[in-house]
Amino acid sequence: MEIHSIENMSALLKIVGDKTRLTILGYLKEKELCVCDLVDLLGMSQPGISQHLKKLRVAGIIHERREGTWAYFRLNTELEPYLAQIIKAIPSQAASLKNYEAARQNNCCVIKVENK
Amino acid sequence: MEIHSIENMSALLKIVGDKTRLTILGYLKEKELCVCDLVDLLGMSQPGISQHLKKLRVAGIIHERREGTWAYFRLNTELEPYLAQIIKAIPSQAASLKNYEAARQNNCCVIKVENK
DNA sequence: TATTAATATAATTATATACTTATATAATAG
DNA sequence: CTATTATATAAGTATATAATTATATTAATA
Repeated sequence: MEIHSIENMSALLKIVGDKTRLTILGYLKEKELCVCDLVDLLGMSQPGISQHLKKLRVAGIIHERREGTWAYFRLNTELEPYLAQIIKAIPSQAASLKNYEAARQNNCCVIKVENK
Repeated sequence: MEIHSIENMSALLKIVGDKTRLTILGYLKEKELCVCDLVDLLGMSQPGISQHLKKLRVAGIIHERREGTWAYFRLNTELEPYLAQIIKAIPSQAASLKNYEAARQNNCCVIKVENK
């Protein structure tokens, strides 16, 4: 499928047009995060987050990095202009992320990362 | 609703993320068109086109101009950057439009416009 | 090797939405 | 005023999709 075909654009816009995925992208704008962080941040089921991340990954909007059983996701920084502009327009989730990191009770994927 | 809230972005991206509406926007990038033109160009029912145009209009993506029973639609040229970039990325429908105008059998809204 | 932990996939359900046909509205022509 | 034309709205239907719970997979660890 051509990059800028109507079909491809429609598919990509549908993927980024979901509230949950926009929020995920808002967080990933701040930093690379793992599935368990996003589960807590979004307050939804792990399979739900996993399915959203898969769609974003297959679409090439985010990249995955594996470390043991952990899966870390980050933004693809080489998106086409119209997608880059969408990411840019997403309101910052920095405050929410900071609050989460300060208050976190769990140690999901944290220890491994810090000791790395 | 704030312009760049997640909710608002999601609503707008869903509106532009539809194949039919992207195609309509691709045509409107070329020139102002009336409902009957778009019905022929898209090859779908008049109510279908009308419903799509209403969504685009209510969202502020296109503007309407009334002339008698005809309704002409054109792009809003003052869209936020991320929406403007999306419009820019839509493949040109110029060839298809030119072909339609050359071959048109109907005279839907044409005579009035030319005599105006 | 068995258990635990992190993530992914499958199956299901509920909601949203993009069409269609039928009908209503509104403006012009006769 | 009546008929016609262009467009809008209503109602109904089929498909897509976002969520959940249940289960599978995979890697680390006891």
